[in-house]
Amino acid sequence: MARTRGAARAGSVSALDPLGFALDRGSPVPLYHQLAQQLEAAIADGSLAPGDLLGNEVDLSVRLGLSRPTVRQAIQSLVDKGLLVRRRGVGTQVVHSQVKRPLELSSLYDDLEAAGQGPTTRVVRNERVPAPADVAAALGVAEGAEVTVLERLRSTHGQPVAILCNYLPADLLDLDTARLEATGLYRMMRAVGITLHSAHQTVGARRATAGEGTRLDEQEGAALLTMQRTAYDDTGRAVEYGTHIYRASRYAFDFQLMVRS
Amino acid sequence: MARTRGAARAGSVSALDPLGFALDRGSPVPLYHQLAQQLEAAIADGSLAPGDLLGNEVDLSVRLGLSRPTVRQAIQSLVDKGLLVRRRGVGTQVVHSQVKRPLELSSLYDDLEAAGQGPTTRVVRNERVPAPADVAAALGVAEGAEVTVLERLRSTHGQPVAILCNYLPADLLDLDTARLEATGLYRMMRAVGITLHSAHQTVGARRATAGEGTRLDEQEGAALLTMQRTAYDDTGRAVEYGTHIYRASRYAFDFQLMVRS
DNA sequence: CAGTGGTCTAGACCACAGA
DNA sequence: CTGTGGTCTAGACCACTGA
Repeated sequence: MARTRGAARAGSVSALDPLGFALDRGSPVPLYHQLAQQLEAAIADGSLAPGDLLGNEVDLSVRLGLSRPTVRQAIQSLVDKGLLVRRRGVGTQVVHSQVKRPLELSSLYDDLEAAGQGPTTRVVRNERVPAPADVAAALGVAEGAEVTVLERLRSTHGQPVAILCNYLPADLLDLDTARLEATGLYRMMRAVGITLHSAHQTVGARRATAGEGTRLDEQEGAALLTMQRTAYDDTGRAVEYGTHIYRASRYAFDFQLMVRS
Repeated sequence: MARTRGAARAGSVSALDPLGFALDRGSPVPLYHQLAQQLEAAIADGSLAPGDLLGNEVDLSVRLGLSRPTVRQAIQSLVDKGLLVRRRGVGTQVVHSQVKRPLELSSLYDDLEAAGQGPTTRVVRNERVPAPADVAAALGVAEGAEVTVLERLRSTHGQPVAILCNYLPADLLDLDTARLEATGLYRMMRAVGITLHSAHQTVGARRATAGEGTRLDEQEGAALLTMQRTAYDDTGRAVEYGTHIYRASRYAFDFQLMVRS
């Protein structure tokens, strides 16, 4: 349990003395956020190494010319991101082994956003239909209410990777096929003020039917990854429900879980 | 966009006037947490219905005898949980459609914790070995360092469901096989002060080999769900790395994603 | 014991939403 | 315009850690 780092910084209690923090009070960006961003950058570029102590909050606030609650708010946001750890009686230090990418909803954003960015997405179907029972239940609308059904084929390097089938409440937004292929569903939703907030996913596996094999360029019986998702905006409204099928030989879900304390 | 609820409460701006909030200043539980718990309970039992406004924060703090920052801290924790939505200029309201279960790390906890609770887990292997290269890399220890290797067979209703293979740094804790089957890995980690914080997972699919088929009571070539995970404690230390194989016919991952703003 | 983060207060001004 | 949440301040005391 010997600590091999930390003692070498003679005369300096904190690891970030030499760092220049520039806070712009005229900026519309909140001070706590400016500080958080600069701390995060210092961690990213190695100025603050894993295990380094930040120095106590009171000193920090005095040196930065901020109040302690503001400094705490900045630190807290990084703690929430998993970059820092607080220990009462000890101090705040940089987490020992950073998790590279905090891409929580990555697969979700990928699925919704990606379009023409390397992976290409072809819209196979885009129409409005009365909601079947399962879709209506998932979206929380009346059975038979008008929903948009979207079917897309996702490819990378000219190879098909996935078949994506999505349903959205029809009154949510208009989905022009050309814009959809160019912009991506996620950005079109952002553009009309819909903020994705959470999603419920079920991931399973099964073997390909003959038809799926043909469309995905796989043998019948090949292993497929399946995913069903219902996505909600920040008011808790269901805004998307879909079933996705991926070629297991070319795709895997990769994600980060965080414990909600 | 007609609002069919809310106007009926004559003479009351807020939905929680009739609610009795009991704050105990002598309790070791922080005031903001007491308030958050009681608000959450009110939402859970329907006293606060989806869409209800909470009433403005200043009034609330006066009526509760708390400062506004304290009330805000309580509200913020529920916003983070996805139970409330804040809208500047409008107010704070209960989210429209609650997500039933916020079981973020469910599969992780299930995998680590479950033991004798319906699903049974038999420890097939439990020994200490020098870390192979891939395991050493995942756990952030030196290649050849001593690690505990754990292989378990998970069953429900007498049917095998999954083969779980895990590696842990050997100095982390002692894993008595009997206690492991009775208590579960997760609880044994809690008991020695390890707090799980985050995990990185990769989920894929493939077809079963002949040997896997035999052990899982499936045909050779059956669809399998595969999962690799590295779990970290709150200091960022890797505490577990494992490869799990599930029968796709009897198991699917079911989880909730939250956007980290 | 001294030092740290954890909690809390009582104000202040600003930015944005909606009538 | 009024009302809301968003941000910020300058203090205070407590609980825990580790020497």
